[in-house]
Amino acid sequence: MRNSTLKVYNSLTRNKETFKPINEGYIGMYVCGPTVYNDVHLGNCRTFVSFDIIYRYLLYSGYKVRYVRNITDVGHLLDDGEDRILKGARLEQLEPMEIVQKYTNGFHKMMTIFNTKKPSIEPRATGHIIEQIEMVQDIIDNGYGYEKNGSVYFDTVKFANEGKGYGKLSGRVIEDLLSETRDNLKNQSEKNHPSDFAIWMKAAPEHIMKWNSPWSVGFPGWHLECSAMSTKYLGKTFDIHGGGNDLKFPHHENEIAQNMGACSCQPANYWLHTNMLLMNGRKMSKSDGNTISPEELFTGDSPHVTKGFSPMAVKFFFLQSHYSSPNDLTNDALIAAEKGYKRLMQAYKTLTGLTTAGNGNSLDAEFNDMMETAFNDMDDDFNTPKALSRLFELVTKINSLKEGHIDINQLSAEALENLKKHFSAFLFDIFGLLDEQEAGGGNSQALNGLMDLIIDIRKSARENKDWTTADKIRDKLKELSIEVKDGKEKTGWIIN
RNA sequence: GGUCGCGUGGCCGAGCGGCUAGGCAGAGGUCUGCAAAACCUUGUACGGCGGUUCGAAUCCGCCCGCGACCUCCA
Repeated sequence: MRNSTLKVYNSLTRNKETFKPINEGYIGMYVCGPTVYNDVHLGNCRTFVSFDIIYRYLLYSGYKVRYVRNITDVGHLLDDGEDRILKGARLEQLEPMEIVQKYTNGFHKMMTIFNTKKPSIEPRATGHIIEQIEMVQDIIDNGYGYEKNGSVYFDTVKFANEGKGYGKLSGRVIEDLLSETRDNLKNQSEKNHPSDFAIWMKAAPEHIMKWNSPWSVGFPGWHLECSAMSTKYLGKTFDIHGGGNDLKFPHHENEIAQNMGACSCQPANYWLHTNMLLMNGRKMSKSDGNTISPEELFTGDSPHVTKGFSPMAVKFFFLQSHYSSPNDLTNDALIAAEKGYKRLMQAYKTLTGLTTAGNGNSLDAEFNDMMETAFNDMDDDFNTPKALSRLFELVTKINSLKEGHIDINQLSAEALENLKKHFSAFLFDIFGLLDEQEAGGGNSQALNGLMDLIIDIRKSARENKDWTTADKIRDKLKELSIEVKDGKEKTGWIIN
């Protein structure tokens, strides 16, 4: 366990706070997962990659983490009131559960492509109808819910008037909400007040996904599933709740209200919100064409990019910005990220090949400090861009060691091992990057042997000043996307 | 209109009262058969206008621009 202080920005208090888990050494973390009615959006990928890195860093720091990320498969309605899942089913002429399965599979595949760790528990809303019905009953019993024609609504006015803090997370002021009453009186509504929200909805006869309940045959409100499932798996109050900042209101605000209404307890001590992914400075929007899917990004099949970018290049691009800042996706930025990613991975390979006679240790402190600083950056609200900048300072040092500009023998064997260990931990354990050259190479055993042979032949040619042969080998390899790099000592190669 | 947040060099993006962020691109150099890679050196900055302060990209006010959200039934 790293004995350092972790600080996180808490959306609830709008302050960076020292993180203290409820139970020392253990962390409960809930993140709102996707509604599986469509292919996963690139912006969602950024959010889940961000929380994956948070999860990984907490694990690396020595915590036992229970990471719960749900699958929303019912209740998330569209503006027109249609259930997103049912709309998907209607459009594709599939069973609702086929839609759910299809897009859950797609989501999982994408999470694997981005090399994220699986959550500890991935509960589905439809698998927790009973828990949700029980929670609705608790809310009614405590006086915060009322039934109208088979639907049940949460009484936000009563909740707010008791000073329970409705609107605290999102900055909404209940007085403002109350003042809107007059404008809304003309609307036909079962709700006592416009800011009230449904926690159970009576289903229309033709509605497919519906369950029996004390109030009607119906289905749970969208916000309820997260309250019910986080309570079930993490307890009434747990440590971290995460999600995209577009969920702050109403979803997270209502979640807090539901938990408070059901058991008078705050669901989470720390609320973490990721910011939006933009493209070319504007929000991604299907309606005006300013959007790109992960697949299009990988293949380059989009007018917004000049070429395809590998998943790890994209992930590296995400890492270069803080999770709570907006991130602007542009072709130029992706090209820059791709090159940066390759340089980082190449430096790691260089590092693994370094050895030291270890007869000095004057560099030990400097290298250890640089590595330590990177960890401190992660402790400061998971500042991946800052940590990355530290890693790149080390990249320069590593290359200087290789080139002999810095005397590696001034680094003790222990310090070098330490550097290798921690650099690797950062790249693979914490950031969850993959070496795509290795992964893509597949049968790297044979490939490496083959390349050794080819480079040896070229070396002989060069020694004989047979530049024609040497350049032919180099050019042919380049056509195969293999780049030869002549170093001082020996010749290396990478697959581009 | 309301709530929350953002505007940093050619591009992306950290920093958030005094100290070089970093990546990519650019310039000069080292190395090299040539090239690439690598290494060294280096320029360019904090939307605008005021204010607070010994000192502001960093705090405050106003303005301009941008983003998210503003709750099924609406």
